[in-house]
Amino acid sequence: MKPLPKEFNVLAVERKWQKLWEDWGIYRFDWKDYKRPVFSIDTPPPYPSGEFHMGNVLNWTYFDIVARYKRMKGYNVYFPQGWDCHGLGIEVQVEKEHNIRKRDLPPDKFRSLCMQLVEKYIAMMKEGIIRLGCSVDWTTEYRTMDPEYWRKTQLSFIMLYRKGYIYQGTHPVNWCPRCETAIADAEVDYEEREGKLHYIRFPLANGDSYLLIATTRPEFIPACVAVAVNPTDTRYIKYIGKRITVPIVNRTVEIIPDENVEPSFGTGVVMICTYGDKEDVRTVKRHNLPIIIILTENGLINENGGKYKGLTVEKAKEIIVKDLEAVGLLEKVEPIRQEIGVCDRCKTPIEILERKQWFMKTRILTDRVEKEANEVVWYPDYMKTRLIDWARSLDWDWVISRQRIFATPIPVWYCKKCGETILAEESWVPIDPKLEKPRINACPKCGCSEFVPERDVLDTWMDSSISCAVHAGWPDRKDWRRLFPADLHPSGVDIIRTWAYYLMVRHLALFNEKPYKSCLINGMVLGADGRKMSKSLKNYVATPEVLDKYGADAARQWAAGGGATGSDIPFRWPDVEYGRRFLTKLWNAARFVSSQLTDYKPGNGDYELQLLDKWILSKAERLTKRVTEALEKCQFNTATEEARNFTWHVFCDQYIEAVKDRLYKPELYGEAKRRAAQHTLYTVLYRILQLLAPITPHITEEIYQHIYAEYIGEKSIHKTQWPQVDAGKIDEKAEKEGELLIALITEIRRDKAEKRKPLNTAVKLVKVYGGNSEFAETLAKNKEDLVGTCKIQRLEILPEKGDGRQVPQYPEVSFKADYD
RNA sequence: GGGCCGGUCGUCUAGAUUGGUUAGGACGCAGCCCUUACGAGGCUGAGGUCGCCGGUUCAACUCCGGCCCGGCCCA
Repeated sequence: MKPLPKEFNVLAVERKWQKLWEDWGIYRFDWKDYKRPVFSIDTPPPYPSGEFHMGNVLNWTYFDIVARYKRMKGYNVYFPQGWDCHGLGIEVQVEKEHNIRKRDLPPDKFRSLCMQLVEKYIAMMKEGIIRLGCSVDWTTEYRTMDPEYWRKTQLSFIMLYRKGYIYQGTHPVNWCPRCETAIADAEVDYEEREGKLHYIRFPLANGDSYLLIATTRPEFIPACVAVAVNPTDTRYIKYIGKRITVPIVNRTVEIIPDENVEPSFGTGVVMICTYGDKEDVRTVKRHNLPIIIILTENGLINENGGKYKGLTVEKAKEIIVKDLEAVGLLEKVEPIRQEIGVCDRCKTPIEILERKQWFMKTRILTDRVEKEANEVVWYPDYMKTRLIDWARSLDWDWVISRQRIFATPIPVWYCKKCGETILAEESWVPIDPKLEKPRINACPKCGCSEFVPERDVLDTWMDSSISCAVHAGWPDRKDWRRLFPADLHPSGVDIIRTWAYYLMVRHLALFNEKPYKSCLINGMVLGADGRKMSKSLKNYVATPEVLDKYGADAARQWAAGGGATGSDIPFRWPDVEYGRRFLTKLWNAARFVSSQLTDYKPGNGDYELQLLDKWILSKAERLTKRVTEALEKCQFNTATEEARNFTWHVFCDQYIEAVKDRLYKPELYGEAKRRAAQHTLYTVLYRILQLLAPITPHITEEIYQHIYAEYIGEKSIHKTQWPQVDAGKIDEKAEKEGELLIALITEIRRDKAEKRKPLNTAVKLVKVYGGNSEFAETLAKNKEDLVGTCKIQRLEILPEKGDGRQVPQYPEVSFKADYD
C-alpha cells in the first residue's frame, strides 16, 4: 500500500471522477436486473433558465444523496434527467433577446429560436449537475420539446379527453395581456403596489340622491353590472333591491346584498364589474349577473367600452377619472396599498377575461388527492398539508390551453362546416394540427372535408406533470409499472402547489394511481442576510462561483448540513469553507492511515486488539446505526453532522493521537499490537468513507481508490455495499472503559495546554488517583496507550481518591503531573 | 384575513414526534502551541434565565392555551 500524496487538488480530483464515473457507466439503471429491488427517482426536469442556482444545488444534493445511499443499500436505482423546455419564460426571453414579438415571425421560425435558446441553457445547467457530482443516468436524458416527448403529452391528452376529464368552456380565466394568453392560478404571483382608491357618486335611479362607491378600478365602470352592499350594513339596507345609475354609461343596475362586501372597506358600497377581480367572478356567479367584457386579448378597451375603445387600461382609467371629475361625480381619491395579481413570467398585471378554453376537471379529484396525499410519505411530514390545503382552496378547474407558440400543440381540429371537434387518434401523434390535416376524409357528423386546426397549445405543466409515468417507460415499455409509482419525488417547498399537485391529479386521472410513494421537500435558499436569495436583493451567489472556489464536496456539505430537511437554509460562505476544511482534515487523516499501512495486508488476523481499538470499532458500529437511520428518514443534516464529528473529533483527535506511539514503536509494544492499530485504522477509515460516500462522493472515491479498491474489489466505492450494523462488534465494556482512558488522556493534554507546554512535552511523573479499584485496574491494564500518548516517563496508578487535577466526567478520578 | 413554518450563545443552526443529559455543533471572539497526518492546522477558553405570559407535571427548550415578532404560500 502506497502513502497518499500530500497534494490534494479538489477541483482536479472531482473532475477526474465525474468523467470516469460517466465513462464506466456505473450509475446506469440495469433494465435486465430483476434480482435487486428497484428504486426510482422522479427527478423534476428543471426549466432551462440557463442557471443551475443554489436552490437547485440544495434540491439535487438531497436526492443524489438518496440515490447513492440506496444504490449502496443494494437497490437498482433509476435516476433520470430531463428538461422541461416549453413555456412563457423562454418565449419572453427570446422576444427580449431578438427584440421582437412572437407574432412578428412565422410560428415555426419563432419556435426554432426558442429551441436554440433552450439548447444553450441546457448545456449550461447540465454542466452544473455534472459538476455537483450527481449520479444521474445520462442515457435517460430527454427534452419535453422533442416530438418524441410531446407525443406522450398528446397521448395523455387524448386519453383524458376520452375519459371525460377534458372539456372546452367559456369561463373567466386569468389572462396576461402582454403575453396574450390564459394562465393558471398557479402562474399568478401577487405583488403589493401603491394604488388609488376612487370615491365615485352613483346617482340613485329615482333621482333624489346618490351612493358613494369606492373602487381602485374606475376604468371598469362601463362593465359595471351591479352595486353591492353587505346585507348586515344598516347604513344601506334600505337601498337593497333599488336601482342605481352607473355614471358615464348611464345604465341602471340593481343594488344587491352580498355578504362578501367588507363594510369597512371604502364606503362599504362596491361596484361589481365583469371582471375587475376574482371576487367579481364569484359575485357574478352567485347572483347570475350579466357579463359585459370590455377588454381585448391584448388588454385594450373594446367596443363595449364605448368612447374609450382602443385605449389601454391605464389610459382609460386616466380619462374616465377626468370625465367623472368634469361632471362632478368624483368625490375624492386616496392612496391605498393593494395586492395585485401579476403574470409570474413577465410581471404584467393580469386581467380576467372570458374566452373559450380547454380545461381539465381537477376539482372532482380533490377528495382523492387528499386521500392519496395522506398515503404518501412526506419528508418532512407536515408538507403534506400544503398540498391538501392548496387542492382544497382551488375555485376553478385547471385551464390547460394557452395562446402561445412554444408548447405542445393540442391535437384537435374542428369541422369547418359544423364545428365538430375532431380528436387525433392515438396513432397519429406526435402531430401539429397547424401543419397537418386530420387523417380522415370527411367530418363524421356532416361529411364536410375541410377542417380548421386548433391553434391553442397546452400549458407547460401538461408536459411535466406526466413525468412519473414517462420516467417509468410509459407508454412504450410493457414493464413500465415496475418503476411506477416513483419511489421518490423531490421538490421545492414553493412548487408543491404546482408540481406535486399536477402530478397527482394527472396520474390519478390517467392511471387511477398515485404517481409517487414519497415526497422529499427542500426549503428555499436564503441569502446571507436571511432574506430569500435573489439578484435584486444583491445577496445572490452564483453556483459556479461556489464550485470553483471550494468544489462540489464542500458545497454538498453545505446543502446537506445547512439545516433540517424542508426548512429554508441561508447560503453562508463559512459553511462551505468548513466543508472544505473537513475535506482537508479527512485527506490528511487518510494520508496518515496510508502512511502507517505500507506493510499492512488486510485479512491477516494476527493482531491483538487493545482497549482503544475495541472502543473505536464499537463506536463506529453505533455511528453506522445513527447515520443509516438518519438517511432512511432523509435527515441529511443529522447524517452529515454525525459522520463529520466522528471523523474529526473521535477518529482524528482521540484515536489516531492515542495509537501513534504504538505504531511508531513496535519494538516497545510488540508487533501484534501495532498490527491491531493498523487493522483498526484500516477498518474505521473505510467505514467513515462509506458513510460519507453519498454526501461527499469525490473525496471518498479518491481515497478508496488509493487504499481500498484492490482489497475490496469493487470498481468504485459507490458500488460497495452499505455497511450492516454488526451487533457483535458493539462492546459496551470496551466503550465504557475506553471513555475513561480517553477522558484521562484529554485531561492531561488539557493540563499541558494550560501550562503552555507543547503537547509532546514529556511528563516526568504522573500520579493517577483512580478513586476506586475498578477504575484503577482499568487504567493499569491499558496504561500503554496512556503513557505513549501523553509521553509519560513514570506512571503511578493508585486505587484511592486523591487531590490534584480532576477529570470532569469522572469526579472521583484525579491526577498530579510533574514536568520537571 | 386563511394555511403552514419558525423565534435557542454576537451570528447561523441541532435538539421538540417519545418531558429528566452539564442545551450540541459551526462561524466569529480571546488565549496558547512549529506536535515525525494536517498552520488551508492543532489545543484551550469565554459566551445561552431556549420570544413573552399562563397552565399541566415531582420535573418543561420540549406538552397545552394565549399573546408578541418574523418567514413562506395563498386570498
